[in-house]
Amino acid sequence: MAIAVTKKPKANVSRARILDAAAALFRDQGYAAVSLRAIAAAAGMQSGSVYYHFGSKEEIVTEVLNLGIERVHDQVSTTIATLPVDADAATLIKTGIRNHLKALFAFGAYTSANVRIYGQVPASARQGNLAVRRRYEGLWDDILCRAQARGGVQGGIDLAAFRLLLIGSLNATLEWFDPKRGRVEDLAECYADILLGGVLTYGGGRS
Amino acid sequence: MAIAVTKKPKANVSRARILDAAAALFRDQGYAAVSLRAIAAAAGMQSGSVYYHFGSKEEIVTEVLNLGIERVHDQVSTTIATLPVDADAATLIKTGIRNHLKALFAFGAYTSANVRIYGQVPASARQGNLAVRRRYEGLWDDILCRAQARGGVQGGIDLAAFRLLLIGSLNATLEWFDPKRGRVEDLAECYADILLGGVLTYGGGRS
DNA sequence: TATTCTATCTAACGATTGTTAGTTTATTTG
DNA sequence: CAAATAAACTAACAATCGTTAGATAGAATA
Repeated sequence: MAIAVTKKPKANVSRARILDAAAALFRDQGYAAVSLRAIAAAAGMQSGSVYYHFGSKEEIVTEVLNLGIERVHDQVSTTIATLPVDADAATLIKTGIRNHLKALFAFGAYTSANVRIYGQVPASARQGNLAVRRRYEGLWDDILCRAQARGGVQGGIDLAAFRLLLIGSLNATLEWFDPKRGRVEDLAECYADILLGGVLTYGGGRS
Repeated sequence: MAIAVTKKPKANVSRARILDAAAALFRDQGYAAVSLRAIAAAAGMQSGSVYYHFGSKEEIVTEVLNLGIERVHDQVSTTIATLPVDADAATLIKTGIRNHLKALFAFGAYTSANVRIYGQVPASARQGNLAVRRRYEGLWDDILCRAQARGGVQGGIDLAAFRLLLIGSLNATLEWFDPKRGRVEDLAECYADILLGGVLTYGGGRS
C-alpha cells in the first residue's frame, strides 16, 4: 500500500498556485484592485474553482499575509539559533539584518504584499495576521535584548524604537532594491554598517 | 471693484474638500477600494459633481500624491534654508529629520496616502508623481552632500544608500507612531540619535 | 431685470465585482 | 470494473464600479 501520508496532493499544488498568484497580484495592484477572476486566471483555472480551496477572498489574503511574515521569521530564527551562545552584539544584529533581507527578497511576492497591503486589508484579515506579526516582533526584541545583555549596546538607546526603525528601514528596501542588479549580502552589509555604528558602544573611536 | 484676484472661490473650497476626503480614504483603504461615490459622500456632494472639479479618479490621486510630497519638501527646504551657512553636519541632518517627520504627521492624510498607495496606483499617476519625487530626493542629496563637505560624515558611508535608509525608516513611522500619544519632536530626537551615531565621524569616542 | 456662468444634482450606461449553485471531468478506492 | 470522492467547470445573481448627459438651482454680470 505504500505510505498513505500525502492526502489530497493535487489540491495542495493548486492551493499553492493560487497563493503565489494572489501574492504577486496583491503586491503589484493592492488588495481591492485584484479580482478573484484575475487570481484564478494567473493560477490557471476558472474563478469558481478557487472556492474549492478557499472560502473567500479574505481567506486568501490572510494566508498570504501570514506566509509573508512566517517565512522571514523562520529564516531569521533559524540562523540566529546557529550562532554560538556567546556571540557578540554586532554578530547577533548583523545576522538578523542579513537574513531578514535575504528572506524579504527570496519570498518577494509574499513579503512585498505584506508590507504594501497590510494597511488596506479588511479588518478581519488584519486581525488574523496580528499573532504572527507580534511573534516576529518578539523575536527581534529577544535578539536586541540579548545583544544588550552582551554589553554591546549604547546606554541611551530605546530598544523598542530601534527595532521599529530597523525593521521599517529594511522593509522599505523592497521599494527600490533590485536583487538582479546587486547582491542582497552587500545591501545587508551596507545597512548593518550604518545602523550598527549608531548603536554599538564599541563602534566608536573614529577620528 | 476691489481686487479681482480670486477667481472661482467656491470651486477651490470644494476642490480642497474632495482632495482631503480622497487622501484620507486612500490612506485607509487603498486606491482601488475607494469609490468615487465614497469620495463624493465624504466631501458632501454627489458622485457626478466631482467631475466638475476633476476629469477622472486618476487625476485626483495624482494630485494627492503630489501634494503629499510637496508639503514635506516645502517644510524641509524652508527650515534648512534658515540654518547658518556654516551649520555642521549634525545640525543639517537633524533639522531635515525633524521637519520631515513634522510634515509627515501634520499632513498625515496626504503623506500616508503617498507612502501606502504609490505602488498600486495606475502607471500614469505614478508617472505624474515622478518629478516631484525626484526633486525631494535631490533636496536630501544636497543636504547630505553639504554635511559631507563640512567634514562630519564617516568615510565609508554610501550617501545614496543612507538617504534611502533614512527616508525609508522615517516614512515607516507612519505605520505605528501616534502623534496624539507622543511628541513628534521626541520621535525625531530619538531617530536622529540612532541614525547620526552611525554616520557622524565625531559621534565616536564612547566607552 | 435678463442673461450668462458656476456648481451641483439626478439618473442612467455598460462593465465588473465577490460569490453561489449545479454540472462535469479526473482520480482514487473498494 | 464500479462506486465514490476530488477538483475542476459553466453560468448566473445582485451589487457596485467609473463615467456621462442633461436638468437645475444660485450667483455674477450686463
